[in-house]
Amino acid sequence: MPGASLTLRGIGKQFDVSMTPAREAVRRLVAEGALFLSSSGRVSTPELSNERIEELAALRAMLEPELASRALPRAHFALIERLETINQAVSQMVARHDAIGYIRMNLEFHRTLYLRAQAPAMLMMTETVWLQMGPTMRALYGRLNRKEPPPHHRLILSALKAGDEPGLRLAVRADVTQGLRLLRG
Amino acid sequence: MPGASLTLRGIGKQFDVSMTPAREAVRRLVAEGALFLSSSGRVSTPELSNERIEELAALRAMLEPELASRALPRAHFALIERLETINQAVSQMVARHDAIGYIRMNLEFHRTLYLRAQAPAMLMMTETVWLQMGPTMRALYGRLNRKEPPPHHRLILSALKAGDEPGLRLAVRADVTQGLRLLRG
DNA sequence: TTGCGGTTTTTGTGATCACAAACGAAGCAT
DNA sequence: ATGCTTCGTTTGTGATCACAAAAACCGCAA
Repeated sequence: MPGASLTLRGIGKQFDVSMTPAREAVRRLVAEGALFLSSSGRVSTPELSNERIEELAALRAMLEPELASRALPRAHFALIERLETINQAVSQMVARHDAIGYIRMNLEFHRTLYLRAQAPAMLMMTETVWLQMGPTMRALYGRLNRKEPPPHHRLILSALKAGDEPGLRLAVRADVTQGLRLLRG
Repeated sequence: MPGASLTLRGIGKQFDVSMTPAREAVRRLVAEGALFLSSSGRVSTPELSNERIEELAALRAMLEPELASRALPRAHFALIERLETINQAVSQMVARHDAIGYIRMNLEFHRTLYLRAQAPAMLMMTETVWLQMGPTMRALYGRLNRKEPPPHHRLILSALKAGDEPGLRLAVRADVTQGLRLLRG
């Protein structure tokens, strides 16, 4: 949960290692912005302000349409088929109210598409943004129980099939910003 | 230099600490993409391929105009004056062929502007991109000896003074992509 | 009940060590 | 000369420890 605090010894015990590897993992996640490091060295999951959430949404809205656009020329039928399979899994997660599974599958959908962009640095930055929103997304998607799968995924898929680059950019941007609109407290 | 290898014990000795803090610092820089971690755990500065350089340039071209645009409404005279001072320092570095000082001052110019954007996550991603290009920039700017200060800084300053948002975006994008065009080997 | 000292426990930090894997150099064979 | 093997050295990893700072706890007083 956002704001939950972590201890090196606790993590170490949880994974049956000493403090040293736990420390490394934690500090890496801090460097990526996925965990918050207090001035006294204590570590906790971040509680994002509304401004921060909107900033991260703006980053996604810049990065992800570009990744999708770069993936478009390389998106052959096998990829689109795989995306449709993942999208069905997303719908299943919505149906069974599995918030964590929903987030996982939703990001899997996006990552599978973006991998085709052959832009590793861009993809890594995008995943860093996702990581920063992780605890917040989990808390809020768990709270509200949706009935419908994300509507823009179908738009993304049809734009991919049609080779419609502006439409794809729009669909991705809409998917990203619509999902994040729910997080505004 | 790009490709130079680093050892934990070496860094520790250099800064009069043990391996432990050296390891943490190195792993953080690896997480940020500033250092390269081989599969065997060895660490070195990265050697960027041309594709990677263009990708990082594309990231700068997306992020930095947005940051400048967000800073524009808050850019008062004191800030512009400070930017002009920094820009003079940039020119001095060019004049005395100080590649490191030039890179430092050039980024200082950009960071000073972007700080006004009140967008810490965006600024951090941008600085991460800078960090990834660090060794490569240093190697290449040291090699070629320029005579002229960066021409687009003046354009940025006049767009700031005029409150010209599209012009500012264009000037920033041009400054970023022009600087990076020199790095294409 | 609430606020405040003082004590105890928890927690991160940095150092050191043993160990295994990877590297590099030297020697040998072709 | 070149490629391969071998052996000594370097290097990262994870564990453990001492220490200091911070947090949590407890009891007491207003």
